[in-house]
Order: sequence, then C-alpha cells, then structure tokens
Amino acid sequence: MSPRRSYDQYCSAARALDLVGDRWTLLIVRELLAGPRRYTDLHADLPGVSTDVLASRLKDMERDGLTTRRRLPPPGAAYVYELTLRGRELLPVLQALGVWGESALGARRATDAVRAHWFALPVLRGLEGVGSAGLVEVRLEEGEFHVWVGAEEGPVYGDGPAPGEADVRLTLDAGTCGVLGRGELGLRDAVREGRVVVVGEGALAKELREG
Amino acid sequence: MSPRRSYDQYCSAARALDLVGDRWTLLIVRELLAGPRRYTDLHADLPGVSTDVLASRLKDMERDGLTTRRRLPPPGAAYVYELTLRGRELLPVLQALGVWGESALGARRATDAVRAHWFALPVLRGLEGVGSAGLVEVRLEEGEFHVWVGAEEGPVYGDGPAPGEADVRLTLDAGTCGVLGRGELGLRDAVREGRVVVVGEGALAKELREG
DNA sequence: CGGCATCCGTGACGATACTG
DNA sequence: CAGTATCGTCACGGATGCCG
Repeated sequence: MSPRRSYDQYCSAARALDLVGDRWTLLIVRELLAGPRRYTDLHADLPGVSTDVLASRLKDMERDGLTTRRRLPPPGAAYVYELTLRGRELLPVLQALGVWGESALGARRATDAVRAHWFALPVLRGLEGVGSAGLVEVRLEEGEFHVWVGAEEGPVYGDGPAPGEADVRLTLDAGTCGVLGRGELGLRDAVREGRVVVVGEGALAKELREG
Repeated sequence: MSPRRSYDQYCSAARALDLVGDRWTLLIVRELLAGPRRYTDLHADLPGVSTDVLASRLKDMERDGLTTRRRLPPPGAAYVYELTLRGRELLPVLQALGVWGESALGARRATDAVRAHWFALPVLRGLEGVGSAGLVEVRLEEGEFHVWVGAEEGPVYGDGPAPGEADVRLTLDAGTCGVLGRGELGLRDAVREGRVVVVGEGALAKELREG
C-alpha cells in the first residue's frame, strides 16, 4: 500500500496530495477518465511504469475510493478498473495541470510517447462554454478519440472512434490542440479560423460552426 | 538537481507533473504564494521536509523558472525566494487540488500542523466573482492572514495582519473556510448567513455585505 | 544564526523474471 | 492476462557539520 507518508498538514491541498501526489497516480486517473481499462491496457498506455508500482497504485486508489475493480462478463472475462464519482472529480485538477503544462510542452521530443486521447484535455478546454451536449469524435494525425460533452456520469472521453453514432466529427492537428489548451482560442474561434473541420448536423455541430 | 525522471509523454499534464510533481514542490509553491520567504521560514512552515530536499527543490524550481532568489537589502540581509509570474500561474492547480481535497479534510488530526495562511485558498475561492479589488485581512482562531483580491502581480496572499491599511477585515472560523472551499457557499452567502463578520467601508466591503 | 552540504538508514521506484 | 517476486538503484527523511 502507500501513502503512509502523509504531509500531516491541516490543509486541503496537502490532503489532496496525500491521496494523489504519488508518482503515476494522476496519470492513472487521466487514463481512467477515458473509461474502464484493463491492467494490461493501463500498463501499455503508461510507458515507464513498473508492474508492481501500477498494481500498488491501483490498490491504493481503490482503498481511497477513487476507483473500483469490476469483472467483465464473459466472453473476455477480465478485470477492469474504473473511476468512481470521486475519482472523476479529479478532472479539474488534471485540467489545471494541463493548462499550465501546455506552455511547457513545446515540440515532441524523440523520447516522448504519444496517445491520441491525451489530447482530450485540451480539446475539452476548447469545448468549455458549449451549451449543447453530445458525443464528439476527434481525428488527429496521432489517432482518434472521442469526447462526451456535457455528460453527467460515465467516462469523460475515450480512445478510438466514437462507440456508436457521433453527433460531431472534428478534424484538427496537435498544434491546434495546444492553442485550445492554452486558451488562446475557443473551439468555435478555431473553427472560424479554419483550424478545425466540423462534420455533423445536430445542435452541437451547428453551435460549433455558427456559435 | 532533479526531475531527471521525466514521464516522457507528449501530454501537457504529464509535462506539468515533470516540473511540479515531485514531493513537496507544490507545497513550496503554496508557501511562496504568500510572498517572498527565506529558506528558514519555508523550512519552518513545511514541517517534515528535510533540509537537503528543500534546498534541492528550490534549485530545481529556480532552474525551471518557477522562482527567483533575491538578496534582501541590509539590515537583515538574507536571501528570499519568490515566485515568478510562471510560478504564480500555478495558483489554479493548487485551487483545484484544494477544492478536491476539501472533502477529504475532515477534522484536524493530532499530528496535523496548521498555519493560518493555508486557509487562504478556500477564502480565495469564496471571493471568486467579487468585482472590487482590495486588500482583505482575515482573522481565524488559528491566526491572521491577508489576501489581495484582484491583484495582477505580487503575492496573492500573505501571513499575518495586512501590511498597511486593509480595505476589509473578515472574521470567520475554519469550518466556514471549509464550506467556502467546497463551494457550498460563496463568501457573500456566508456573510448573509452570519458566518462571516465584515468590517470596512470601501467598495469591497459594501459588495461583500450587500452583494 | 541562517543557509545550506554531507552522511546514512529506510523506503519508494524501475526493470526483469516468473507464476496462477 | 494479471499480476507477484526479486533485486539494484535512487529519492527521501533525520541528524550533523560547516561556513559565511
């Protein structure tokens, strides 16, 4: 187990760091915001984490009420880890880190891993203030992911194409994600500047195109 | 030095954690948001941090552009550490952590240290949306601190009584800070419920009383 | 005395190997 | 597939010492 090492400070930020301040914990949350994942998937999308540390973090997070472990029904019966509501409430923390870190991101280094859904945080920021709800499919050079806008529960985003009919499909590049993440443009501004291509007919698509 | 241990992920949140994810770093930022501090003051308000780790973090943070080291003019010539603009931009990260951690704070434990200015984060949240700017002095059982509302530069809050004439003086207790930090009430609501006593005559005081 | 640097014991971490 | 076991290394916490 772990955070036996508490900061022992009567301060809400310090208490939060007692729970999620350990190495890898917040990145595991970032992965699980994409929906339920198996151990092996987590290990594959967190290059560098060792198997024992990953197992230990998942135990701690379950103990602390951030995640639950569930057995998938056969066929393909396996355990999946998913965030509790409490765990999903860490989204603003990751958003704040992402906004701040966007300035330090720069160009991709040779040693950097990339996954398409890691761009969901900046795209979500670009979608702030959008009134309509819906399922958005996003296409980047680096791959595809999807985002649930205005969802009250369930995953916030996910890897791969949208599961089912998407309300909007967006095509953009990583640089535009950076612009959105730094807040220099909202998504509707980026559409207006031609940096994002919008495909779709519903209210959400209309709002993004005309908003 | 340190973060030689990068996550090596092309993701803004991971990059942020490369810079501020080490143990103690964000708590040092929390301390420095209270204005320039000497090494010894930092060590005193961060119980548990070892001297070498504190020195190492301060070096890393200076190298990474989060802090600067400045020599105070005599008398009392000493080095003080203070946040750069880039470092102050971490306030939203600490706010998000504080909001999330507020639910886990509970009652004070016997082993918990307390400092009055650690309550500045929840009070700042309560002040969100306040239009007027000014210097606010806050009195708690645990001590006194002050907050600059709407300041563009300089420290965000500070320990002890306000340096100079405060525009407002607030008296409240730690429980009310928790309510503000969780966002259950805004400061004006808390005033209306009689949980905060407001003293002062300027625009800021009027807004808090009458808002 | 404030501001670190050094030394040391413990535990967290990362890589690999192995098992139900 | 989902971890556990083992092991070397490094980061951390505590104490002490040095130097202006």
